[in-house]
Amino acid sequence: MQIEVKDFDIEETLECGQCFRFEKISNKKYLVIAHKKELIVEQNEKKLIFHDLDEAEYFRIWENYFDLKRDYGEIKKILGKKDKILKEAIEFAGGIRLISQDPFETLISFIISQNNRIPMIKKVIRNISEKYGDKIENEYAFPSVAQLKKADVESLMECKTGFRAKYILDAVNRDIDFADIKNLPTAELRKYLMEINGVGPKVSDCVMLFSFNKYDVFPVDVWVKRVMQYFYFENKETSIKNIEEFAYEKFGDLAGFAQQYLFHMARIKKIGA
DNA sequence: AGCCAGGCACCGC
DNA sequence: GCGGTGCATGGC
Repeated sequence: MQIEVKDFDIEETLECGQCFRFEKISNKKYLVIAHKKELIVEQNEKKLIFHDLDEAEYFRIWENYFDLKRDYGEIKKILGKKDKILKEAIEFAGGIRLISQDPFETLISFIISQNNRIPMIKKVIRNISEKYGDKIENEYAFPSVAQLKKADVESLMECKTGFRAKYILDAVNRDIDFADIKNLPTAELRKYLMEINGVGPKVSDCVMLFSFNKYDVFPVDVWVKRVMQYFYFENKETSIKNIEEFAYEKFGDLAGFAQQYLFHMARIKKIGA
């Protein structure tokens, strides 16, 4: 099936670092694995084409996954008025949408992301899926909590998790009720997630933003730190805490969207690097 | 060869 | 509460 989209770009949305389970097939054509399904999706201008997909499954999974119901025109309008810098970031990659992913997969993925590079993160997640997850059609789904309970440090290290193996096991063994904690306010959810060994401010913010629809967070990683210092702090060394507070104050409920636009621009333009 | 990566725990102060 | 250091692994 195919639909018409606006304020959406498949490449920007997938390649902006929020998700890891996709492969580029050709220009604007991707294989995506999520919610125990695999999908080939391609974009041609305003047309978004889903291969071998019926409507029911589109509405059950992918409409929500790609956040296609939200009016990003309105969000961009509000953020664009904040200042010139954000306006530039939005014009630079106005087709980014915040993907709504599975919380457990997102938690483990961003534990793996720490002190790591995106191609390596993708490889480790693929290794874990192939070892513990179910085969879908051609690809492997990310394992459930129950499936990952079969793992130990040694077998995870074989997936190249490195020092993060013990963190993954701690996350798995807490038997988190994701449906339940979803209702917690942002601050409480953050505190709860940070009790997990290997989960700090950055990882918990990413999990909240990319899988719990908490848009009032502002994950600060090396890139966001650089781009914020560069534009808002006269290129001077600034603590993550100060950057967070500045962002909450300035961007409010839309901080998460602002973060994605800024992160993407920083990385592509290599600002501060 | 050594440095560093979508950070974090752990340690000193 | 702050700032410094080690960490598995692989690409450059």
